[in-house]
Amino acid sequence: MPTVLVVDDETQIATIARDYLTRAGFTVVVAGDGAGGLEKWRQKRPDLVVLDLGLPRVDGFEVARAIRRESDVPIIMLTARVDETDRLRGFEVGADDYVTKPFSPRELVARVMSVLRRARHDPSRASTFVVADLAIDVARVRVERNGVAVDVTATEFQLLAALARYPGRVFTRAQLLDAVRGTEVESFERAIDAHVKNVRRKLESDPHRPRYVLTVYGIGYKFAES
Amino acid sequence: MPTVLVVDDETQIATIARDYLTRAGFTVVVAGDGAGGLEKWRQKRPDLVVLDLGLPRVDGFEVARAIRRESDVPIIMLTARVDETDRLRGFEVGADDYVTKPFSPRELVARVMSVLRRARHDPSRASTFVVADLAIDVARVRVERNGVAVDVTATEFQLLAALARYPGRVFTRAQLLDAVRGTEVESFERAIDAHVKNVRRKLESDPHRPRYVLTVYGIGYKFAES
DNA sequence: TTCGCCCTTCACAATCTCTCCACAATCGCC
DNA sequence: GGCGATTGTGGAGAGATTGTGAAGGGCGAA
Repeated sequence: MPTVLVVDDETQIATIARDYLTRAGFTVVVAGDGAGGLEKWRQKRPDLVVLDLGLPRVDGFEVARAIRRESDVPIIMLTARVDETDRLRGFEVGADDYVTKPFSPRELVARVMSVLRRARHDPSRASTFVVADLAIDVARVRVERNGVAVDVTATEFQLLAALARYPGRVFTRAQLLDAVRGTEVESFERAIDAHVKNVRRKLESDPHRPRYVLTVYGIGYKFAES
Repeated sequence: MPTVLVVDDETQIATIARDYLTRAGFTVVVAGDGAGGLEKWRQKRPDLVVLDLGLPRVDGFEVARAIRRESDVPIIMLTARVDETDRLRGFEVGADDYVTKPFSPRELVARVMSVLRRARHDPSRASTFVVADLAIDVARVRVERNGVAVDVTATEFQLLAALARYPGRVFTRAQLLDAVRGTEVESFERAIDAHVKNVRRKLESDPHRPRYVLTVYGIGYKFAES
């Protein structure tokens, strides 16, 4: 079940969108302004973003551009205007689809599903997300630090990607084993420690003072926040 | 059956075009303005675009330029004027053919077929793509290395084409089986290894140090980047 | 039918990783 | 500061993954 982030300052519209999307089986996160949207985006890493153009202070274009700097996540724009230039600007920024207000909730749900389907089947879509000074490209199974490729194994990559996808969130070793090996295989939890060791050795300038993968004593590991 | 996108704000003309093209065996998508045209273009990735020059707000030239930034798809311009400058501007933008209104529907169909035929046989067109020193012709199922044809089987070709279309992207054996066999047939994933072996034997100067099809240990294969 | 090509599968060797161990270092709590 | 619990770490063997030659069988052409 994919997660959708809805960014709209009109509570009524946001609520309707949330209700319908939730009923359609999505996990929905709502933000009321641009800054909050960006924050939620970083926290939750949703699979799709519904973005109102007419946000107060930081407008939708700004938010879209900021998101595009870090990810190629599908974006659907909401606009009250029927202005053509808005639509074109939106596509320039990299929006995937448009819905003009007022819209029927069903239409929104339909667009969301359609865009998600398209995105899933489009291998030309970029698949990189950026955290700290790392660029993590899931499709290429590649990590770059400040533009320099770092050579990691498949397991190390999956571990790093799982952590870096949600900076600040703490994962237990069991969760990380799941992410790395799939839920079926069970093995020694401290195997994760060994992988963390290797990731640090390859990634950190000073492995004894890690900047990316941090230890949470008594629980597990997390990726450093912003 | 190729897909044709018709962009025209005059519903009557668009409808006639759709009817005739559909009857000629094409799948037809219609848009009523420039922004909608771009949107549909991104959604459907048609094989050809019929574009009215005199669109309201965002004119045909703009749309053509936007499309050309992303693709080499054949474009046929519709124009009410017989003005030479328009035709010249159109060709500058990269239009493939011109039809002046009023036109007979049969003429439009004829032009569409002609342009498609030309495009199919034009090796500079998207049917062939070049990666590293390989030229891969999807329409003819042919591979050339430095201009010299390399004899590969259909399966080997599909495998190579699937990988080479997105250099650097890592594919699992399951994905490659899909690309080669279609999603239904399931078989031993290591059959892919055998095909990789054969592709390397035929393509690589030194099969033990492959330059094109590279192994990604623990995941699958990728085509070498840049 | 026979022939030839191609795809699949098998088996074994070569290679690369992951896991696990043992001990050292560190942390948190009293 | 002391002590038990938790984590860091180097290294080695087990285990998984891939390379590869060869055999079997399906399918279309002659």
